Amino acid sequence: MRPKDDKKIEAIYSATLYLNEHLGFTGMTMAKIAKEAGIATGTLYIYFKNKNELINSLYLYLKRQKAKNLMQDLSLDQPYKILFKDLFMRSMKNSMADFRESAFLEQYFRSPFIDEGIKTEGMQPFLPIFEIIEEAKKEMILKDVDTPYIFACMNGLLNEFTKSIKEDQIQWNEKSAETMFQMLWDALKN
Amino acid sequence: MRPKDDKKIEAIYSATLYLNEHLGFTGMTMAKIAKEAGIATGTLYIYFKNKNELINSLYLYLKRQKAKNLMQDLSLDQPYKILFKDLFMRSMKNSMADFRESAFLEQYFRSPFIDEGIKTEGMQPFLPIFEIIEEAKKEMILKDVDTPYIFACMNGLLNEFTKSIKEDQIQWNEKSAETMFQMLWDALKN
DNA sequence: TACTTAAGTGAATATAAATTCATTATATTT
DNA sequence: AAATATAATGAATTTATATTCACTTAAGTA
Repeated sequence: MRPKDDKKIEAIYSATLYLNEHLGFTGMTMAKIAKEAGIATGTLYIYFKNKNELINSLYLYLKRQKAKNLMQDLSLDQPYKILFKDLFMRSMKNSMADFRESAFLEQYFRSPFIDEGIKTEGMQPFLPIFEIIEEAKKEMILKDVDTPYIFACMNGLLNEFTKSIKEDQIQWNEKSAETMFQMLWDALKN
Repeated sequence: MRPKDDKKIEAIYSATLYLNEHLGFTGMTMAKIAKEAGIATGTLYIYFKNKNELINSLYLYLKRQKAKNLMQDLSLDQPYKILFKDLFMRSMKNSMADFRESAFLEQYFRSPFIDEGIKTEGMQPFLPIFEIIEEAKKEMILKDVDTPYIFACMNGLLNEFTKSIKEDQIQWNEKSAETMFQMLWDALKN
């Protein structure tokens, strides 16, 4: 029997991201996704039960990829400031490498399209970050505030800086990265 | 001749925000908006040429309202830290008063649905904020970084804190507001 | 090489939503 | 009070998109 072609899933994901960025949700039709991915409309339904499942699946895939990029080979035995700078740079670089991904995640993160279970599942890979924050608080490096404040602060700045760079209001280079991280660190540090 | 009913526009806006929050973009159909607003489908087209114009119009309306809430009766002759706290509190309170509005703005701000001209127009009312930032930088109160960094920082934290509160990860009270502002101020201050 | 099984196709179908329009209702004017 | 002009209606129409399915193609197997 003929096997499924793993490259097709990647092509479908990529096409979906592309269309989401350029045409927004309503422009992202199954027919266009198929065309962009270079396959027939019906083939989409071999790989994904329906549009909703495609979106949920892509969401989870991106979340996991993001977490992997963030934590792979992360060395925990360095001063916290350096560690957080590392996390900041990884996160920004990941967004820079493909704006489409963060645009997609941003748009769907709180939308009704993503099932609650998938949202929860997408959170799991990031739990280690929570632990790092907890420890840094214990050691009085970070402000003594509940972790959600820290987390919101990191996400808020990461998101907004990414968007500003995308819209050419801020540059992306060594120096600007330093500036951005300094602002973030001042917000977080004790 | 029979006049148009101004209250209908408000009802339409309100219905649109309601549906956007609960059903997302695709659930927000013209028929449902009409029903929720208590009018006939066709009546929508008397007030707005089409769905796109309705969304653009609501976007601009919310932007202007937000700017008004932010700056009305704002006293500029107080220490910058107090001034920024004032702006922070106004902005947060505005979001708290109606989550639907910030959800809508957040979702459509960078979407292809909002015409570029409308985006530009929606920016205008906020220009005074830029001036305040410029002055505070001159007086060495804020960090000596380009204004877009400051702006991004303010927006990023405001957005993310709002969302976290909505999802019950952060409380909204006097004390938490103080914590959030302290983080923002540390990020901005020189 | 023929056979089997699932992948792949894309036109046809079903479904859903935007928009129109013939008709009715109502506020204003003469 | 009749005339007029526009608001309001909602079923009918148009348009758009998701999904299906009868058929074709290709990979693996006997």
